[in-house]
Amino acid sequence: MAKDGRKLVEAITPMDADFAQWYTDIVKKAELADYASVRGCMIIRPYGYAIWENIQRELDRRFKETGHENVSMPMFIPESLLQKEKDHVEGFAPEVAWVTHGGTEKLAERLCVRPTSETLFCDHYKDIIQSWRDLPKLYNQWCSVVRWEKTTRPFLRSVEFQWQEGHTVHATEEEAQEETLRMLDTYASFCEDFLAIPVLKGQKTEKEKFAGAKATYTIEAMMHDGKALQSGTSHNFGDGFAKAFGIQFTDRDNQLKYGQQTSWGMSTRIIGAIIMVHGDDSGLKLPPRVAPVQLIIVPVQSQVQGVKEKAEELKAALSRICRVKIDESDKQPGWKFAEHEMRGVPIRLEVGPKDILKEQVVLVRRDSREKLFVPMAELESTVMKVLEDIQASMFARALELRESRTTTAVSMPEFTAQLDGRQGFIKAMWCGERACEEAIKEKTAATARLMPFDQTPVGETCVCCGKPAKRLVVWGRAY
RNA sequence: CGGGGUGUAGCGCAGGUUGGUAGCGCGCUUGGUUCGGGACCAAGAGGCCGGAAGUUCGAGUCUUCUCACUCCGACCA
Repeated sequence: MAKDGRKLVEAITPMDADFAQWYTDIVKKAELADYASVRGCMIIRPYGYAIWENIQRELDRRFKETGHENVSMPMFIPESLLQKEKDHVEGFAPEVAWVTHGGTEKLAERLCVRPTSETLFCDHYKDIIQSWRDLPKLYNQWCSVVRWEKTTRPFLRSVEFQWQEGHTVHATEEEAQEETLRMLDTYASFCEDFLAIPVLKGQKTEKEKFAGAKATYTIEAMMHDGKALQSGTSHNFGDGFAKAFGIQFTDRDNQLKYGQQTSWGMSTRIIGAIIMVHGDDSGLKLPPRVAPVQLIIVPVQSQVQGVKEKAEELKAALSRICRVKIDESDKQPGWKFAEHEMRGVPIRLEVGPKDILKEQVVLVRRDSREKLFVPMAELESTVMKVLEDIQASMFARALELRESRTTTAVSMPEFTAQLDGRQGFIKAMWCGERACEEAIKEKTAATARLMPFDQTPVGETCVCCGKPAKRLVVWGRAY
């Protein structure tokens, strides 16, 4: 046994001491990711990638349920193609990486490494869409993209990141809008049901919307330190890109019309959200549905006759209902307890000679650390119930945190005071003028996270200028 | 991109002001004893001190330049 608990305490910086360091510690100690030899790029390690695979599997299933198909586009975009849509190129040009040579030969036209693939999809769509019968086109791709970010952090912002990008074309504005909101809902319910992360849904302001979009919708989550993280976006492009790229079709009325487009994406950044919403000073805390290992069996006194065999037997039985592993390493039990807690495994099962005699096992919940003594006969049903309960209570806890850190402000002094105290979301009315949005950012470092769909007003005048308010906005400092 | 901090063994650090050929803890390997909240004993392995140039008989240490990480801002998933 250890002489003291010092090492445990040293392993992870406490959240309250330094949240940023706490985050980095978890990423490294839980072996989610590591730094690569290229600045700002990361290596997603097996445990982190297993989380991503679970996210992919579930999202992909939901995309296909709503009629989407997967494709694969090139990773290079010719400069001329990138430049076809004015706002889009202005938005992304500062952060694209360029390929100028093929082997030793200089290319006639340089190629950018995709920062996003709108232009590639559009270029393809213009060729394959002729008639209303060709619509809608509901494509998605899983890939990585490159944006030459200046400051980077694992998962939250890296030069290259994994994501999925959906790109669709529709015959009418109504259909495109419907699709945009459908996918926003898909993201929202995915976050809430699967990741136990409560999100706010709404629209971005003009200033914050995607380069080239008519409207951008977002889901925003609150991290444990009260800061916001944009967790998924869905854009309605209208016919802006279609006009720039010539995506036209003949409609039922024999009129030539432009396609109405959408795009939507979610990235590995969401793993950062899982860490920062659920984690604690002992490490990662994974919601059962996304956890690569849902239950870890720790045999105690495994040198004693029958313990290993019992552990194997339990694993076989539990494998039918959840993702289970046995820790058979020759570490001390106490070491294993701490290790799997740090890695966020939802349930630990301890089984030793005493348990075998009593025909029971010990279950310990990662979320509440509650210890349950469960008769072998009831194990499977109990595990299923506990997994569901952990999932639900993690969501409830995250929601409670967000609610407790969401306030309203009707004046700037009030706004500033609240943000300087306990950081969180602030609901405040806004006149709709960009000048006010910028003034608030200047004074408080808070940005307009979104204009929530729930527009229940908290006042009548703009929190900044005092003129009549047009919209309710949720403000916050963001990652 | 502006301002600060840090680069020495896998990880965390000492050594640096006073230049002399590298040390501690954890981890790792092997053997043994252990095992219900990060065990113990013994014997080992592992580093041209982020990189380059310079000063010097001699550089982890001094000078210059670079690169990376990190925090705080500005910009973005």
